Amino acid sequence: MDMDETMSSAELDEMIKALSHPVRRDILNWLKQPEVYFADQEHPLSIGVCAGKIDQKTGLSQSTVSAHLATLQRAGFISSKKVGQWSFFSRNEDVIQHFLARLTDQL
Amino acid sequence: MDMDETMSSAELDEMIKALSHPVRRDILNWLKQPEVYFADQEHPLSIGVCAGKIDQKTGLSQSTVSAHLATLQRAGFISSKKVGQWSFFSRNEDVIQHFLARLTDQL
DNA sequence: AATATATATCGTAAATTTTCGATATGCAAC
DNA sequence: GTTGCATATCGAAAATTTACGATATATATT
Repeated sequence: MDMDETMSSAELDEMIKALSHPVRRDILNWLKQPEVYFADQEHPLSIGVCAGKIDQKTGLSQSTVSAHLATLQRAGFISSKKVGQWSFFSRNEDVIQHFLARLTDQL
Repeated sequence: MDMDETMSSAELDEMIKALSHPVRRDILNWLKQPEVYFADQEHPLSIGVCAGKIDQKTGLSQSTVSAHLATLQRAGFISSKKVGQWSFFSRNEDVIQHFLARLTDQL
């Protein structure tokens, strides 16, 4: 009954590639403590962090950051919730933990 | 007195990039159990695994594999010992463990 | 010395990734 | 419905990575 929650090697590959860009690791880190890095957000941080705020922090263009966020999301590290015209991003802690466990024993 | 054995963020970046290619992860894995994957090696496996044996296993060209091995070595994951005309590669288990620990709390 | 073998390095072509500006889409306010 | 704002997607240029064959280097054998 699919109790086994192991990721395929293709998924692992996608995840490692997602981590292989410093800006994407930065984003993941910022999302770890939104109250530290995004204290100025009007909307409650509990929903997640607004894409625009992340754009600002990176200094990269809106479209580039949008692509980075999509990469992180495809890898499963983050999710987005759409509220009105905004997208709010937050970490999937379980996926991250699972990834680390998998990497630890596959490496 | 430099008790702190923490890697810089540039080093971490180099290490993650080194892992971001499936062939390099394969190599690291093969080197984990040389007796399983390189049972046919004439020289004692305790010295490490001969570059040529790794070439064969990947199916890639000699020069390409040499470059992959250099990448893994620059990242610190493996070391090489030169004996005669051969280069023998082996894992740096301590570095790998240290990397995993660092990644686990930085991610 | 000449030859053979193992590996590293060089130059380069192909593939992939990163980035941007422009545009499209979707929602909100007027 | 038009205007404004937030985000996603598109198309293309630039940068980086991967791969190869050719060559260099170094050791071993004859």
